[in-house]
Amino acid sequence: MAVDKGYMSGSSQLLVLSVLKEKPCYGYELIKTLKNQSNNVFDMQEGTLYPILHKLENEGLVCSSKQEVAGRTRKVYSVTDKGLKVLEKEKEEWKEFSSAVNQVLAFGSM
Amino acid sequence: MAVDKGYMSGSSQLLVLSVLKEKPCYGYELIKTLKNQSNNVFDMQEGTLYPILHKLENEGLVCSSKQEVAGRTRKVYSVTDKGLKVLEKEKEEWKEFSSAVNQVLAFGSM
DNA sequence: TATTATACCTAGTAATACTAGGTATGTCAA
DNA sequence: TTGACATACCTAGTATTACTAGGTATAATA
Repeated sequence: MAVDKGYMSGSSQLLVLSVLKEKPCYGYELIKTLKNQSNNVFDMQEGTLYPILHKLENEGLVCSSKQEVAGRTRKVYSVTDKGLKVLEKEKEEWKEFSSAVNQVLAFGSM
Repeated sequence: MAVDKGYMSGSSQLLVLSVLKEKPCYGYELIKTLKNQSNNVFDMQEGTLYPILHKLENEGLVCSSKQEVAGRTRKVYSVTDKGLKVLEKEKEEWKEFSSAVNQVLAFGSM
């Protein structure tokens, strides 16, 4: 990551769900999309992403379908209805969390 | 925490430094201050805070002095010059990180 | 033909915060 | 007075998370 990796904790799943909501895609593609949408701030590693996708599918938050394209197998992931609900909840939590951090930082600048 | 604990990763040190910059305080007090300044969002556990303070002191980012008040021993922590520099750097990283998350979330809402 | 890009995967490691305890004193109500 | 709660410190072990560093395989390109 361009930013300290510690900040990623907890938000990776949120980011993955958000990208997949905008457009279903396969893992390799998702990494590039995430990088583009974040102005190169997020450079998620494959070793980070694939386990997340498997976990999300296990929990029924995303589903996948295999595609054969030019001799390559791709697993295209989409967000399920359940996943959309979780995404909305996590977005709320993110807002609450980031607002709280900003508030504490504001105190520290007085 | 009021928010999913995962989000805390990486930002706890930033929050602790920010609180101490505003006002030097001892551990037990810091937890209450952090809770107040965040509108009860951050309810940091002692088992989380004390190791962080020890690590920060080890790295020279804070320093402590013992105080005896009403039969109790308090260790009052202050941010060092080195700590202030690290705090500023971490604030920048936080801004970059949170902006990037918000940008990705905005894409997911289009 | 060798390198790079594509596309998937996992085992082991490091970092972080939490749980769940422990010690000890002061205060306040039953 | 005694038992509960708040104050104030601490640590060992655990869980979660993301990363490192590999592995497999095909297609394109230099």
